[in-house]
Amino acid sequence: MILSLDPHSEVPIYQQIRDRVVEAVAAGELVAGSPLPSTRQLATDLGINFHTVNKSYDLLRSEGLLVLNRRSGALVQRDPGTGPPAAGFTEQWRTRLRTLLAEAVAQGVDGPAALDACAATLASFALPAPLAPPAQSAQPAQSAPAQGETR
Amino acid sequence: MILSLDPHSEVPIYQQIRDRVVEAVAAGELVAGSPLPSTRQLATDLGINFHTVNKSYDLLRSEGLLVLNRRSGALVQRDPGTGPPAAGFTEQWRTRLRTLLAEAVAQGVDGPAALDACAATLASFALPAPLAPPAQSAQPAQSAPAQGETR
Amino acid sequence: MILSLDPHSEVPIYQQIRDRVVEAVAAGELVAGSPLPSTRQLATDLGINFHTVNKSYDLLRSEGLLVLNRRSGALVQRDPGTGPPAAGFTEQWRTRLRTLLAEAVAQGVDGPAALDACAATLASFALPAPLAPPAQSAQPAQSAPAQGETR
Amino acid sequence: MILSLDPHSEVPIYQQIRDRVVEAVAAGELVAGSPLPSTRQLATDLGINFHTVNKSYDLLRSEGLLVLNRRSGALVQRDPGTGPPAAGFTEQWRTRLRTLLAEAVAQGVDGPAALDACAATLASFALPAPLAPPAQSAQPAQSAPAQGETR
DNA sequence: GTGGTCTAGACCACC
DNA sequence: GTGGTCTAGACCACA
Repeated sequence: MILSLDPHSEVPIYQQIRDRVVEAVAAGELVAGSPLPSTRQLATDLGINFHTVNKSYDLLRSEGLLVLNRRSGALVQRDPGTGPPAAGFTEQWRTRLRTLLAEAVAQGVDGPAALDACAATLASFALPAPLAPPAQSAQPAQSAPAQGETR
Repeated sequence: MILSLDPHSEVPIYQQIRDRVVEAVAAGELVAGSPLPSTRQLATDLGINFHTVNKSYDLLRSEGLLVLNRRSGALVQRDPGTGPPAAGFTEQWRTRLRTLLAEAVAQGVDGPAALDACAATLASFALPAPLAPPAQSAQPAQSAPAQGETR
Repeated sequence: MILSLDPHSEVPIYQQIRDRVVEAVAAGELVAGSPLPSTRQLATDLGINFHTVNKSYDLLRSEGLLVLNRRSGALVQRDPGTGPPAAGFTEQWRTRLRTLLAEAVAQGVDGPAALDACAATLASFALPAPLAPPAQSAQPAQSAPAQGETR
Repeated sequence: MILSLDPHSEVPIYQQIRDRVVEAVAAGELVAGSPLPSTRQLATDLGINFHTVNKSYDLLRSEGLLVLNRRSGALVQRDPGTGPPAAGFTEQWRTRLRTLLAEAVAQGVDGPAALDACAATLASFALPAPLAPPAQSAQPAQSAPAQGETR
């Protein structure tokens, strides 16, 4: 679990951590049962306050992606494509998607180009194969990770 | 220009206003030259302080979507699909897109469904649809220069 | 970071602050990573309202010169001569330059004298000069992509 | 005297008029004694309020570029390169020049390129020849006038 | 402690 | 009438 933060980003650190975990789950790099580092461990690794990591994990738990307990630490709970999205999630997600796409269109990205970007990103999630089969992944990870979140 | 806000939302009011305007521009409901209500007018209509509207308009101006002056009030400056996405815009937009799509995938939306959502949203922008006849135009895609802003 | 304002000037206070910062960046007194005083700190130092400083910093951020966040405060983002002048910047800058030079010529400054003034000012930016030794560097000339054009 | 305004510019109309006149004087298109249209005439030509033109002329008069009287209307008073700049002009002009150049440098324009721009602009003022001698002017008038002023 | 948001009221510049 | 500037005070989110 490599996790790089941008300390100068406008995106809160706890949000950046959360975003990276979500992306790792979507990409299949983290699957149900995968352990995450302890809050204190990750905090020292990243050179940040452990309360911040705590907040990230708590957020992920509230989104149903993590289970936390004293014994086993933090474990990923969901796999990509598993189960139905929680009630109400889809609507608010679509709203945010609409805003994000509108932004691109308004700035001059044309429709097909925007759709291509969506397809490419989704494709990068589709065939992850963490470390089980040989994995014939065509174009796995986008480069340039930074300051995510749609706000 | 109907514009509804959620006063309880996490997202700041000025941001919500900005988002609605961006969507309206993307959807072609607002085109270059379209006037927006005056800051004070919109503020009273929405029951908020005029400084908040001011901030929205200022943000939109910095994104190159609005021109403001004391004579003609606030006017939309860009058309959807017009001009090049300003340098640097595309990268940070893709990062945000990746995070947003990851969120859906992680929550159990499968790839094709997510892509459908993107396509549907983009299609809803493709139609000009101010209130003229249906018009089957596939995609606008002007050429034209511009003068964006990376923010 | 000494910063003197003229409260009786026509130019808004927030604009004066912004101008001083821009000049300091151009002169190399502020480089990427340099911290600026906190908004409230600078406000009390200058005897003005913190919202006014806020607006200055916000403007500088929108110009890509500053990054702001709750952790590290305000940090300079660009170095002089670094990166490309954003699309559209050069044209509107040239227009303003033309007006300013015309003003001098119309007031009786002759061409060579005006050009000398430009050269002298630019030379004063060329020296890094934070407060290290004199350093006889003639001109820095970073990478800087094209954009020449005499029109 | 063609004089095009941008009604959507952020620059006040009276300022735009003033800027165009200053540039015409610098370029030698207007010389001492040249008449300007009457305020009412110019106002109707431009489709604006005559008070606005009045303000422009008044500003130009206060800058010593125009003389106004009831009989002869508005007459240009100065030639480019004529006489010394009024006391105090040079200092405040240099301040504005410094700010303008700093802006370019901070945005990534390198020193030589900026100086070239200055030289080119000044050269365009140098050889005007309004309509007296045959005029061998190589490149008299810039095109694209718009939204001037250094603020 | 930092920056960010929202409210509020005053005054100014422009047209 | 419009937008713009400045002041002021309150509260929140982040670290």
